[in-house]
Amino acid sequence: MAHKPSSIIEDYLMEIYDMMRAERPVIAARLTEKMGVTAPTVWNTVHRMQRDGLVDIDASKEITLAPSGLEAAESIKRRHLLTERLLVDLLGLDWADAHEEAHLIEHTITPRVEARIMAVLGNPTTCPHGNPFPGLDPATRPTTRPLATAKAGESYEIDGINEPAEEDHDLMTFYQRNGFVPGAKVKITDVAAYNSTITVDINGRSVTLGMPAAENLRIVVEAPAIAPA
Amino acid sequence: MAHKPSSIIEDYLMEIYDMMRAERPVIAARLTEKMGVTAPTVWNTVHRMQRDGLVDIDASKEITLAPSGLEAAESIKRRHLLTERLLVDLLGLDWADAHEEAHLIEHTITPRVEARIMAVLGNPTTCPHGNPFPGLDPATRPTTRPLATAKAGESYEIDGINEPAEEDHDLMTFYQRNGFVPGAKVKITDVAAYNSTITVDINGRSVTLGMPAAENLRIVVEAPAIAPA
DNA sequence: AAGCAAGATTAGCCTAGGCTAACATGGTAA
DNA sequence: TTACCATGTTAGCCTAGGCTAATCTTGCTT
Repeated sequence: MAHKPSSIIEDYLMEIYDMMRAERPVIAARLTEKMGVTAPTVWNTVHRMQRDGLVDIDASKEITLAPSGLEAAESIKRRHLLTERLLVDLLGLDWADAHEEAHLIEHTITPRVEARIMAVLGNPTTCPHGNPFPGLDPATRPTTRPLATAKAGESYEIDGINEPAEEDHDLMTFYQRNGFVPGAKVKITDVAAYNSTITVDINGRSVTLGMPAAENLRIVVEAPAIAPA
Repeated sequence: MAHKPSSIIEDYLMEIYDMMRAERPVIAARLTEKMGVTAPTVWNTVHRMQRDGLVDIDASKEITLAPSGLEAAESIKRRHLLTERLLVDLLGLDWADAHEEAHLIEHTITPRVEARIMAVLGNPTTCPHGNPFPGLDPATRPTTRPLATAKAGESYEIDGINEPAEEDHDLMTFYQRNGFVPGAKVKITDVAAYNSTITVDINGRSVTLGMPAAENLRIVVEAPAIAPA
């Protein structure tokens, strides 16, 4: 456990955690793209993390979270999601700005403050963009798939925005302005594969989404087997 | 103006700001005590601040805030006080813990989030411990003096806790448990100079304070000339 | 088999922010 | 006067987290 990782290390941990959860292979090159620093810097940092027992690096250079790294990753992920909720639900910050601002604040949330936010918000289970807290029983989560794979004529409920898309501020603003938020209902009116667009009715208006926007919107396919705690 | 100072530099700026406002001479040795680092480290850091135009150092080694340093100091001070209010008023965090937690979070509050907190809290003018935001018209503040100088038999209202005392967690807990919070009413029942104690009635109970506790509690001597904005 | 692209790695340098050890300076008290 | 104390200062070292430039490795694809 040692002492708390630095903000930088927490950023790496959360990114590795997200990539692992999305079942994308975690290699230094992928982190280089995400972290906005150069390859030697990532290499250095990841090896410090290995030295400190946070990650393992196998023979094929794949990076995985060690037990203490997983624990730290879940902690920072939880604080991130909770900070987003604080910003949106309590402070009324713009839904599209929350991710960015939470990314700054999350590192400074102690267990004491985390407990207070949890209590005041009534133990939320997802962030404002629909992404679940770590450690939740998957049975309490709906089955989802990307809006991009939806069939024309069907109606769906929005589950949430994929994690990587939260970083794209313009895309988030597009979602927000058109009402693509968790819980919203959409009806697919046209799937134009040849054009890589999909058109839906939402809030009584017709909106056409391109591929990236449709790939990163999750729709509910099946309600959760068990009611969320 | 350049770019945002680091958390460390913001800490120095706020400390220098507080010392200047308390009209205590700001020299490196005083900062060394407050910052919890060694003298050469302070020396180094203060000279970096001078290089960056944040402070001036005169021939007698006295440190003063340069214009851009003052601006940055007022900004971080404001964010500190506002974060304390957020923690106490919105999240219900312990009054005695707020200073410590705010000290971590304050550096990550952007103007965007600062504006939201301000709006949600209805433009507060003091922190939960009674200390006013920078830049307020002094005429809107009551005249105060330390409880230690109060006369037996008189009744007063608590204005607040002196800034340096906010760092003393045990003392803050003592204040909190006994109800010495801004707005509370006290009646001085005994001033025992020979014993360095002062005894007051508060909330129907009798409490005896030692010198440090009585020095750091401000009482209202005269109401503000103008109603606070 | 040759070549290219992706990825990993090494060497060398930088700044901020820490440290210890040693020394310099100036004023006050014995 | 001397000695001490507070304060400032220099030198030298360290880690985290950055960088550039150059090189090595490996797995495809032609």
